[in-house]
Amino acid sequence: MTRRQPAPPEQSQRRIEEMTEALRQAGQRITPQRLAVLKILAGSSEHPSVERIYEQVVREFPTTSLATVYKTLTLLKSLDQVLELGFAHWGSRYDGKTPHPHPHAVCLICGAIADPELPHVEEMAQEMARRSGYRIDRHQLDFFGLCPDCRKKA
Amino acid sequence: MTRRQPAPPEQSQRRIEEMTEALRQAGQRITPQRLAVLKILAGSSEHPSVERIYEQVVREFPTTSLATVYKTLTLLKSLDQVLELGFAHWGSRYDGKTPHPHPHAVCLICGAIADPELPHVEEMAQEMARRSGYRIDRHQLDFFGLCPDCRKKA
DNA sequence: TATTAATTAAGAATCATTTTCCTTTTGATG
DNA sequence: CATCAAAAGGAAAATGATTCTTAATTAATA
Repeated sequence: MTRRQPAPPEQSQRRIEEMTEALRQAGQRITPQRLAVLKILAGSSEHPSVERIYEQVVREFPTTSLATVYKTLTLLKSLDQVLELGFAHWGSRYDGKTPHPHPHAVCLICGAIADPELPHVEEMAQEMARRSGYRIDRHQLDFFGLCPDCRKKA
Repeated sequence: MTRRQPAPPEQSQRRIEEMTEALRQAGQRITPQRLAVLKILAGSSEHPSVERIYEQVVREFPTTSLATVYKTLTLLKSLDQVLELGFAHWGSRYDGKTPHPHPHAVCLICGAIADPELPHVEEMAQEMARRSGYRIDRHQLDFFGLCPDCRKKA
C-alpha cells in the first residue's frame, strides 16, 4: 500500500505536536480546520501567505472559509506559535517553523523569503533598547532585494 | 511684526531644499500642495502618518485631497526623498528627515517612533546578503515595545 | 449520547490605499 | 498677455487585505 499523503518529516511532526499542545494548554479546541492550517505552517518553509494557506486547506476541507484561516492565524500568533511577517503592501506572510522573531530576506520580484541564521541580532535589539530608552519586546528585521534565481533572470 | 509661521530651523530648511531640488531634477513641478507636504516631512521628527500629514496640509489648503498626499508620498519615495515605514496593521509612517533605511523603535501603545543611530547595521545587511545569496537593496528594521512614557504609565 | 459553549461558514463591513475621471493649474510658447 | 498641452489636483469609486457579524454546526465532556 502506498501512502497518499507522505508522512511529515519528524521536525515538522514535532512542530505540529508543539502547536497542538500550545492550543490545548490555552484551552483551545483542535478542530480539523485548525489542524490543517497548523500542518501547513509546520510543513512549509516558503513562508506562505494567508491565501496560499487557504488554497491548501480548501483541498482538504472544501467549505473552509478564509475567515477561519485568519482566525486560526490570529490565535496561533497570540500563543507565539506562528511568526507574522507583516508587510504594508503585499499582505502578511507566516513562519510556523521558527515562530520567534528573526531576520528575513525578501525577494522584491518573486516574493521568495529566506531566513538564514544571523549573529548579533540580540545584541542589536539590546543596543536599540539602550539607545532609545524603549523596552523592546519583539522585532521585525526585513532585508529586501533579489533572490538568487531572480538575480540570474534579471 | 510677528511671524505667524515660525521660520523652519536650518536643518529642516536644508532638507526642504534637497527635496525640491530632487523634484526639479526629476522634471517634477513644485506645486503648493507638494511644497506643503514636503515642509511637513522635513519639519517633523514624529514620523507622521498619511492622515497626520493630510490634517496639516488641509489647514493651509482646505481643498486638498488625501489622494494628493498619497501621490506626493509615492513620488517622493520613488526619488528616495522619504522613507516609508510600512506596517501591516497600522498604516504607514514616514520619515522625511532621514530618507535612507535605518532602524526604528516603535511603541506598541502610543505609536511613538524613535530612531537612534545604531552601529553594525550595514554589516548585518552584508551578512544577510552573504548568507542568503540575495542581493540586498534596502531594509526595514523595526523593534517593537514600549516607549519611556508608556513604560512609566503601564 | 445529550448538552452547550466554542467554532465555523458566508458574506457584509472596514480600513488603508490606489485608481479613475474630470477639472484646474502650470509653464512654455507665440 | 493669450493660448495650449501636459501635469497635477480633487472627489469619489474601486480595490485588496483583513475583521466582524450572524446563524448554523461541531467538539469535548457529562
